[in-house]
Amino acid sequence: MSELNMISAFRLLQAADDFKARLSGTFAAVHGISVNEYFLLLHLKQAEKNRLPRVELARRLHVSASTITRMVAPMEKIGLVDRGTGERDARMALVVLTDTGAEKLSEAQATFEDHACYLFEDRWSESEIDQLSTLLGRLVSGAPGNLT
Amino acid sequence: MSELNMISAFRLLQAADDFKARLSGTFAAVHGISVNEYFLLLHLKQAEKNRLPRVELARRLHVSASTITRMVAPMEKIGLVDRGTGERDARMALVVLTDTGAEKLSEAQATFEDHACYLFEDRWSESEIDQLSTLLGRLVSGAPGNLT
DNA sequence: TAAATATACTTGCGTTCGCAAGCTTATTGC
DNA sequence: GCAATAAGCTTGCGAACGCAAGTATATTTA
Repeated sequence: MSELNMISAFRLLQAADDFKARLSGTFAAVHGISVNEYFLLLHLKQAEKNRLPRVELARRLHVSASTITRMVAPMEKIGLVDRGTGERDARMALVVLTDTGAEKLSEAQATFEDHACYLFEDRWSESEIDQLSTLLGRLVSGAPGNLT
Repeated sequence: MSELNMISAFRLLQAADDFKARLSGTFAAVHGISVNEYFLLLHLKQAEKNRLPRVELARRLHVSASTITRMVAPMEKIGLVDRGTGERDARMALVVLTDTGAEKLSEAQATFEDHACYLFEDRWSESEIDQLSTLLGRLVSGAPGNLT
């Protein structure tokens, strides 16, 4: 039944868009970072040795390589990330999470948690959230650099 | 359990972002429109008399009013939408879906359906998709201008 | 009724993004 | 080992966006 597929996809996009819009406002106001910058820090945090090449970040955030270059520059300036060199490949300019960046991420995580709780609050039982999480998990299981 | 809430929210954002990225590429290549333009047409299609004020479109698409102005201009030029005037409020410059726009939307719907089917294909049973759809439906039920 | 406020839309300006081109370094083929 | 190709990163340029200001119309208030 393809109609059901379409409705699911609509709701997926709309639910994510609404959530992201609310999140975006709070992040900008409270932490002074964008949602994408938050995810960038998060990917670094979960990466081996807290560092990733720019191309990999571009793939994971669904943005171009040039966007990563321009997104990282100011983050480097305020000390959230640092620039590392590839050990075996001198082309790579690795993005490295700093202690300051990890701290900023930690603060943002608290905000994210607030929003995530508010998203389900009240009307949702734990088993329902678990169901949703499991189903969504199957959608992202194949994605490169899965955050969960 | 807030950890579970966060994981669900992560997966929601990631699943939607992945899907949207794939959709975006096909829409641009096949139909020459963006995902946002597709949703704009869709909202018009489901609106009474196939027309909506620009402010309402801005709210639903989570973009600014100026973005709607600049997004609609080229769509008007190629005949996808038309400009209507509010009957009781002369400030409103309503965006009206044309027959050409409805046809373009219909073509895009087919593409969307393809992607939606591919998203769940194989590994998903109908009851699982139904579960996901129901759960996501509760997330968007409060949203203004719900598409489903 | 007249002034003050609010709403819908547009435009100017600065910022951000993707694409294409260029630079540097790795890898492949002969 | 050297030329040819590929991969990672940066930069120039045009397109798209949000914010703030401006215009026009509605609504509220005195």
